[in-house]
Amino acid sequence: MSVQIRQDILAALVAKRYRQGDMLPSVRGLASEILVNPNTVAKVYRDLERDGFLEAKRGSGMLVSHKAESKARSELRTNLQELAGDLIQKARQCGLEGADVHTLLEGLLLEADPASIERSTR
Amino acid sequence: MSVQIRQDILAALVAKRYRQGDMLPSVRGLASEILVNPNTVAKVYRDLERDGFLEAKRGSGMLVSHKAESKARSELRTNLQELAGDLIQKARQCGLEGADVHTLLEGLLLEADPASIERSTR
DNA sequence: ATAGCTGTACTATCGTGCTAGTGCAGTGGT
DNA sequence: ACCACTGCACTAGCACGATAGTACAGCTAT
Repeated sequence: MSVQIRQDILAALVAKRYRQGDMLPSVRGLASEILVNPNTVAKVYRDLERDGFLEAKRGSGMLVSHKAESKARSELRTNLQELAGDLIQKARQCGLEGADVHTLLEGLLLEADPASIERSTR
Repeated sequence: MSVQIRQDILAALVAKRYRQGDMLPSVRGLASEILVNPNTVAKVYRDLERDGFLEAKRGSGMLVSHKAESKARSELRTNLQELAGDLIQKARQCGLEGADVHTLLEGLLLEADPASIERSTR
């Protein structure tokens, strides 16, 4: 859950739904909104501050730092690479190798995301 | 851990390292080999029997059923599709859409698996 | 000042998955 | 018959993450 919340916040940063200088939702507000314990949100915020995404303004809220967006983009991209690595490993376990992996994955991606081929062939 | 063990066994089935009629390693044998508690392996075996991959031969071992390989291939492929779905979702969270997702993923896949491009361009 | 918000800190509880240990029933080679 | 193996079942403990509840320190608008 903590991981999920962190990823959602990073995604919001990348999508510029929160920008430098903005305040994030309060610990209690976000917690009640997503039906999660305040402690869980508080831990995420604390970690995000430790990692330089946020600046804690005691009494007013969590401030989005100036490096937040680029750092978020970087972290999400790293996550993507790890996921891609797992995907390839699993595909290998399926008995595929090299180009076979690549072609199968291409098929799976289109299958899981039909819209992408619509747009890419438009 | 249980998930990992299950996946490894399914992969071995797909790779024909175990075939119909073969006996799997004993619960205690596999457990000591991969440094895991026998109960964990036993649970995996029990689940695999419930799902029709194996047939428990009390006293002698776990027998690979005749549907095992095709079922394993099917399950691993389903896992792949789910992983691909997650990947696409995360890529979207990165701010990408449609064809952008597709081209980025292609790059990531080659990046994470350089060998695949070697083989595919050979 | 004060009331109401903010993040932070702490302990306790619960659920889950893995570990640890023991025992039992069934099979097969000797 | 016997013994070593097999899977299976059960209880207890530990680690980890999330929950629950409370309390404290700092800011801000009224």
